[in-house]
Amino acid sequence: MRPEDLPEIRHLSLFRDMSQVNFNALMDSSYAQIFPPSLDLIRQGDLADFLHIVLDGSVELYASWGERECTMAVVEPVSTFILAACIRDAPYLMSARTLERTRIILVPSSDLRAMFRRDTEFAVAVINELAACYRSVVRSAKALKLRNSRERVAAYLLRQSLLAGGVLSYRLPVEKRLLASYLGMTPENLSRTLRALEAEGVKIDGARVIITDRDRLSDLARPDLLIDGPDLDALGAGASLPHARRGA
Amino acid sequence: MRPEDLPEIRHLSLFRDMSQVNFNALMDSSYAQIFPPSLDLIRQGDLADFLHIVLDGSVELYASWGERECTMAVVEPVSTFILAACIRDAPYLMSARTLERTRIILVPSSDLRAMFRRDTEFAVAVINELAACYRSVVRSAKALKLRNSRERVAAYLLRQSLLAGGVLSYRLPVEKRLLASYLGMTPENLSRTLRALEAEGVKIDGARVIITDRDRLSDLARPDLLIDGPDLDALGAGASLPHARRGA
DNA sequence: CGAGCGGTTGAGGCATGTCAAGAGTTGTGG
DNA sequence: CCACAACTCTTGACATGCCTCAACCGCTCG
Repeated sequence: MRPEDLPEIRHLSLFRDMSQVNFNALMDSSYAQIFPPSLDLIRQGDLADFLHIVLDGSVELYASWGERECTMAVVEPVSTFILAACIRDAPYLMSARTLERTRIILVPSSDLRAMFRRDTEFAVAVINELAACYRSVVRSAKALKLRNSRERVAAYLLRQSLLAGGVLSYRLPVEKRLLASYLGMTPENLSRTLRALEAEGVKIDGARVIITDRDRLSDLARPDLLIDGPDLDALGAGASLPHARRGA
Repeated sequence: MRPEDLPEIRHLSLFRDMSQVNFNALMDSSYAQIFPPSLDLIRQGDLADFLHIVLDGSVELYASWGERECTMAVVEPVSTFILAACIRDAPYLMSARTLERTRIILVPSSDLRAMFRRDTEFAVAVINELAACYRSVVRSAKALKLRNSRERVAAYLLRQSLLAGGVLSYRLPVEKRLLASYLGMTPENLSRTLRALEAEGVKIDGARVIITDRDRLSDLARPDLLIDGPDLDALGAGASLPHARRGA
């Protein structure tokens, strides 16, 4: 592992408050690795051996059932994923693959489990991280059950605009095909919905999003703090805010 | 609080391993209360003041957005809910209402947060509980995105049969209207789907479920350990297994 | 250059939601 | 105790949201 990576990891909320000695010990048993794009890192059902920390690149978490498959989240630097499976020493519920060339730190899950028994601050950090992750999935489940696809798309577009600092124009952080899966719809349906939304205050040009009437779009999306934020945990959230917490 | 309740709470995985002194301290600051049916206990958006423990009765967790509303989970004795919100000292993401006359223990969330800094075993228990809750919601999100409503209903019916000990006949633990909302469909659609499933190995008579051809039903539902269990956290799971962990 | 892939668009079909009506059940108050 | 209201559940008719299949464009990359 490169020494210059350590400070970045250390700044993660998960590791920020633990003692330096314990942090070093944890990092000593860990190692970094670089993966090419589209590589499967984790297959759902496998046992959780390592906590993963994304340093560079991005990782898609997806789930499959029979032939069907859907994107659950995208993890961007610098953040961790599959913490929960590591803690419970249980099989992964989701698979993971790189979306691009990606550098990842692997922390053995047994060391992780031993560590939060030794370091209270770390245990508290894990508790906070897990609680945040839990709330994130609940939000996502609420969005799926309470909003139709049009409203989900509109809310996503608005949210991305806010995350980018309230700008009226930005580029989609992921491919539309993946976004469609994340939002629980087919690529065709997303394409059509984006087209239809041009009458509702937003213009789409390739990956470029231009919000032409924020109020109008808001009327449709009816953004809600208890679904859309303010926590930073949805797809693409980490792009603009370094050190944002992400799914696990 | 009745003294005879304490052992039952003490046996919850959340409190099982903490020191007796600390358990007593936590219980001293808590109190029990009895609520009539259909009473709103928690409104989403409110600040999380208390961890709730259901001793008797049952509680529905639901979410709303504008006029729309959906059931997220049902909590049955003896288990806790809204742990995550307490820990993050954040607004509830879900509302809660009693389904019947229900006895509940209220643990002040500030005491809770103080306690896991003092008691490592309790911290570890909280970590495990949260990780389990997280995984439970992920399963539920997977079911929603990967299965259609027919498959969800079939999987639910099979799962309930297993939870009841593999019996071929049992009664639905909740009203169909609520079940429909939990499964992400309308009551009308659930009614029709149950009817249609009679050609697929299950007979429905009121609240009574009779599985006539388990294999056939399994072929349709294709139950999956990474969606349907083996953790006990879905709707109605607690009914047959005392001390099962439930949503938070 | 040609294959492969992402994205778009159209046509058509199925799944699911909406609205409405009626049967059965439960709970309540006179 | 009965009558009524309210509610669940069911069923039918209908509307529509979303998916499927297919074709096509443009781009990228071997």
